[in-house]
Amino acid sequence: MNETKAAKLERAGWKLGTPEEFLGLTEEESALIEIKLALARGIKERRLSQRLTQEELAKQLRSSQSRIAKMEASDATVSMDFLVRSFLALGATTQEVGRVIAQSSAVPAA
Amino acid sequence: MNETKAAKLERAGWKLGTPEEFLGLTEEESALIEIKLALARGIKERRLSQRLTQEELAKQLRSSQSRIAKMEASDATVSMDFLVRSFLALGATTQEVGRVIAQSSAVPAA
DNA sequence: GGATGATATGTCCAATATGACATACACTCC
DNA sequence: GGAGTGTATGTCATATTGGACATATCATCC
Repeated sequence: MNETKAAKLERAGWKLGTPEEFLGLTEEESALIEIKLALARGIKERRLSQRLTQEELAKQLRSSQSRIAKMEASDATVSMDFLVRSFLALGATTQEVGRVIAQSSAVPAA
Repeated sequence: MNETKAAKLERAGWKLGTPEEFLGLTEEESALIEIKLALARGIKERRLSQRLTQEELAKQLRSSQSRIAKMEASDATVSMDFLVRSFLALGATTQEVGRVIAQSSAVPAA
């Protein structure tokens, strides 16, 4: 990994510098970010496994390719509503959505 | 029950009449609504069990009492982001958030 | 039946998220 | 190296969501 997690998030528009540094984020703030990252990953996975293009998924959601790209890149302007709607549109059940969120904070092996 | 589920949702601002009736909502649409309802219930439960007023919770979230009331009433103008932030602020873990969402579509005993 | 405290509902306008579009980038094939 | 296909990124205008405030409703107590 040649880019820190914080750097990736900042590139995606998350304001980490203010008012507390990454490690200083409150529990809720970082948990929410983790949830969104997990959903974004899950969406991309599902989309690819169904061999859909961003364009095709966008059409299903009456959205646009650029918005899907931003969603998968965890852009800060993408709402949780949109993430969940997308996940469901890709055929996920609420159980699956719940599972992805529940596991979002699981610490990956270093 | 003297008020139908559809009536409650419409009162909360969900547009059910258009373009499909309640029972005609797509899977995703109704799943998303169920998720929000479940989160709202969970939030109210947690708040009450901690003996917090809406005013106090609002302060924690830098929001306002009216917004909390609307959230607990599943008002259509309340985002999922706000629901999840609130749930987390009340001390819930991502595991709990995930569990509530996963169970949101469980059919209750009639 | 007034006072107090908590919650609900409605309306402002400010902030944020959205779809659309243009365009840049990356990859493959020829 | 051009064409074709898919993805990333930036910017608009419009729509949705936000906090704040006023006011209404509802209990409970005296």
